[in-house]
Amino acid sequence: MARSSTTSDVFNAVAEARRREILDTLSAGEKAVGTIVEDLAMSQPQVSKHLRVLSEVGLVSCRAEGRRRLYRLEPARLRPMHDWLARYEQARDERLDRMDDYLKDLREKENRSDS
Amino acid sequence: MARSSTTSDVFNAVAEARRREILDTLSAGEKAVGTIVEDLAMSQPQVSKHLRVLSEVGLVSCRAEGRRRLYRLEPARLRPMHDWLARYEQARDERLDRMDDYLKDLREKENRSDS
DNA sequence: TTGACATATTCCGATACAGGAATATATTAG
DNA sequence: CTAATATATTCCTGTATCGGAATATGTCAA
Repeated sequence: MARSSTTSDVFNAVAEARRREILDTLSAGEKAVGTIVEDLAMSQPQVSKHLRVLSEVGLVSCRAEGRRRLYRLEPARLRPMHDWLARYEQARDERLDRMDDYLKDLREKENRSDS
Repeated sequence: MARSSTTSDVFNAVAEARRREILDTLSAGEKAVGTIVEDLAMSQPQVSKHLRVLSEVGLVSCRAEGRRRLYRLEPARLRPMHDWLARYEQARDERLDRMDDYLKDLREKENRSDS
């Protein structure tokens, strides 16, 4: 086996820097494939392939306009990542809280020894 | 080439579900390798290998205690992911704002036609 | 020192990915 | 209908994994 399939979950889809670049450029708004190719200086097939992966996990949606295909960001699909990360944000905050308590204790001890 | 090295950035390190499980179990506090092996029912070499990857991107730190090695979560290293995600949180909020504006407009038009 | 325990590393096979090149499939224009 | 444009797909190669098994390293205990 290798890494779990890139098409199966958002974490893997976003792990690739090129795909993050595509999402970044789409955050400015809907764009055609050719526009992304120009903006990011990637080959057209690569862009199409990455868009396919992003599409399969729902991070982008697509709409046809003539012979163009306009891709749009679906930020709501980042929610699993956000939720997962949120737990660690809290862990970080708790550590900061503990640090606060520690500093407070230090100050109180100082005050007691001062008086 | 394949995907950019898993050892080089946090996004790739976290893309693997097994490694997220390890981080999850470490969020309860410092744990020895053997404890992780029991808790997650993974093989000891796999745990050690995943810990190595996590260690190389700084997501965990290690401290020796006798013949044990205690690993600890370093949640601050998730910051790059958090920062990247934050931009999309804003995009989502902006979409909600636009929705708000749209609904406000609707109400105002209704009010004008009512009077 | 010898042996038991805890962890890390190496070797292996299978898989799956990225990226390039070539090609296929629309869709519009003339 | 034919050519041109826009995008998607397929074929290929090299490489980077993951996971298992075996082994190496390190540390304590008697």
